[in-house]
Amino acid sequence: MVGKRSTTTCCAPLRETVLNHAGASELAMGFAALADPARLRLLSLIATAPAGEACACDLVTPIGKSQPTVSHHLKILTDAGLIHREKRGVWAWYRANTERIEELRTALG
Amino acid sequence: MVGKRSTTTCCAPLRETVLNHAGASELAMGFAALADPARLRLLSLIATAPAGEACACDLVTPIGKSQPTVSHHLKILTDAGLIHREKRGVWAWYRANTERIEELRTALG
DNA sequence: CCGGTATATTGACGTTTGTCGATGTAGTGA
DNA sequence: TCACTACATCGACAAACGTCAATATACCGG
Repeated sequence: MVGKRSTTTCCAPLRETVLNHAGASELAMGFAALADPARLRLLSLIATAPAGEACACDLVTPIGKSQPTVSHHLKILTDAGLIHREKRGVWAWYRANTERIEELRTALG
Repeated sequence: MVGKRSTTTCCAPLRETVLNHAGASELAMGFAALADPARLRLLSLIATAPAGEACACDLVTPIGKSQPTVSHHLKILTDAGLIHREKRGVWAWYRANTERIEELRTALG
């Protein structure tokens, strides 16, 4: 259930109003991106990195999976709007998208 | 990646410390339970229900899926610790587990 | 005990996911 | 231009997932 996310600002806290189908799908995509240990650790590594950004080259080893697999997970996190990629030379630098994370956090409020 | 959850109190905010493997798995199970539109709507329906509890009999129609499917999703939410089931007579009453939801919310902080 | 109702479980199915090896693409330095 | 490195994409495969019809279980009112 992972896909590209829409541009809608999403969503009111779960406990305040009943989620409609559109909002539920939008949120589910976000949580699906978080529903894997490797991706959670990637997000954590990126969010805690010095200067708030991490090079993909430093992410493969700590995750303990193959380079294509890590690249795949980074793409899923990117498509879900949770991180942002910037290519600088040969390297890919990632930084956490705080607003999107906060969005999901708010939905659980 | 949905499974029964452990009893560990989980987890420090993603941005403060790098998640270890155990914490990541524990969190991933929680988010996996939220990674489906039907389950998000179920959780929302339950959390916003009067007196904080909802009868399973009132949940099938609004979800628009078959009764076994809804029962299946309720079981996943229950196993993930997000809701609590109480059987009263023929009916099953569900209420949101606020602490567990807060736990996941905290991890995104 | 019997028929009806509310839920859970089972079994089957097509689809999605996570993973890797192999390959493609694109910068870098000699 | 050529090798080397960093990263993305492709193709394949097993495992997990969402779904439903059919069936089982358990309670309730006669």
